[in-house]
Amino acid sequence: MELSTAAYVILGMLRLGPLDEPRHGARSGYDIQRSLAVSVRYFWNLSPAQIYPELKRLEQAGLARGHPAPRGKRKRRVYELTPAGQAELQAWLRRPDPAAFEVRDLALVKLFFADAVDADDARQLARAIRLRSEAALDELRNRAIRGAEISQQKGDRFPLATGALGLALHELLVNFARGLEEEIARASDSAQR
Amino acid sequence: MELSTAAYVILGMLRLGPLDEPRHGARSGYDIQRSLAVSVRYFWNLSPAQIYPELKRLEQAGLARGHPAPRGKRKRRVYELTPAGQAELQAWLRRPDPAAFEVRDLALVKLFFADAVDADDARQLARAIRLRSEAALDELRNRAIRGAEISQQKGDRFPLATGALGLALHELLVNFARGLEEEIARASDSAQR
DNA sequence: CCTAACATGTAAACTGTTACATGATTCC
DNA sequence: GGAATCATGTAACAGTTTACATGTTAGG
Repeated sequence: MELSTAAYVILGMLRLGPLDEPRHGARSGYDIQRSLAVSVRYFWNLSPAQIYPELKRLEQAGLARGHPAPRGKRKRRVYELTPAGQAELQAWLRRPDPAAFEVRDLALVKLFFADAVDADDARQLARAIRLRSEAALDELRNRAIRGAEISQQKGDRFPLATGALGLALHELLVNFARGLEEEIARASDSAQR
Repeated sequence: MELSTAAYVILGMLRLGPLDEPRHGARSGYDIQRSLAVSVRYFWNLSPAQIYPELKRLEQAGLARGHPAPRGKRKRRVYELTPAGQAELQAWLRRPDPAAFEVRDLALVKLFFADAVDADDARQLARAIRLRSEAALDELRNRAIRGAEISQQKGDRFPLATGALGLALHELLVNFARGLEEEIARASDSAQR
């Protein structure tokens, strides 16, 4: 059985259950969106247009079970893992398939080419990277880490571990950019005299 | 004038010139592929299928100039920046458009979900991340850093700076994964007694 | 009452990769 | 002679995002 990455991510989120409730269990497509937005999306993002059709496919494949669960008059459908879904998730986690660590960042591309502009403009590029990661740190602390702490209380430790990696990554970027800003300022200063 | 990201990456590479020659200047699509593979591809990758059509478009837009430059009977076309191309590159570098730092990595996704499997399997996931980054460090040192040092001799300092960031990133990943492996081993040890 | 967030989706567009095709040259 | 690399591309496919459509409910 070969599933898309989106399918495995959704299986994993179904297993974790809603972040803001103290028990594991069923969740809607929207719940999954919200949880992704403060956790896995830092390593793999899914759009709503991928989530809803995939939930249906998982249900048809017998890996998830859906129930109608309207809130008031608003229709809503919640899903939970089946034993087959749990087994499929575990098989995927244990399967050693090659995975690349890929970064996609235009700001770093610009920095790579920064010799084409003068020192002031280059410093702005480094500064933009620093400001962005400082904002990311704020957001991570307020959202990803809080959610992961709740998961940990439910016995899931790895969300917090990966959250810590996110923090460390952006701290590294802040320090890198700050160092570069200072170096550029020093170099253009000494070039001026 | 609105160009694709691929276009700007190619303009930037045209400006840098071939890595292995001591002067700036014209380069073929293949040269660009090779240089990308040891530099910008760590932040933004392009496939050959994007490079060749884009070079033609850049030529038609007057941003690059192409000349036939066959090697023996093998046909080949080299390109160089026009003044308009240089200006467009600089305008892009100075334009403060929002850029996200995006990571895509299935291994980290698996780690996030690692509570679904037992300690041994979870440790394997951390180990896979460590081994992969150790290999990446080797490759970066042997290829990206060497190329960046040549660029620096030609007066371009930022390729080396971004190369250093790549090293720091993977060193962080190695340390993170190693710490996690030890923690998992300790935890499952103490759970066993 | 109005706005923001909740909630579920679909169609079309876009981006990007894979696989393939072709042929020359260099190195073992 | 055969393999690897040089060199240039195209067509088909896969993956993803954007924009839209639709209606509900809670809060100011």
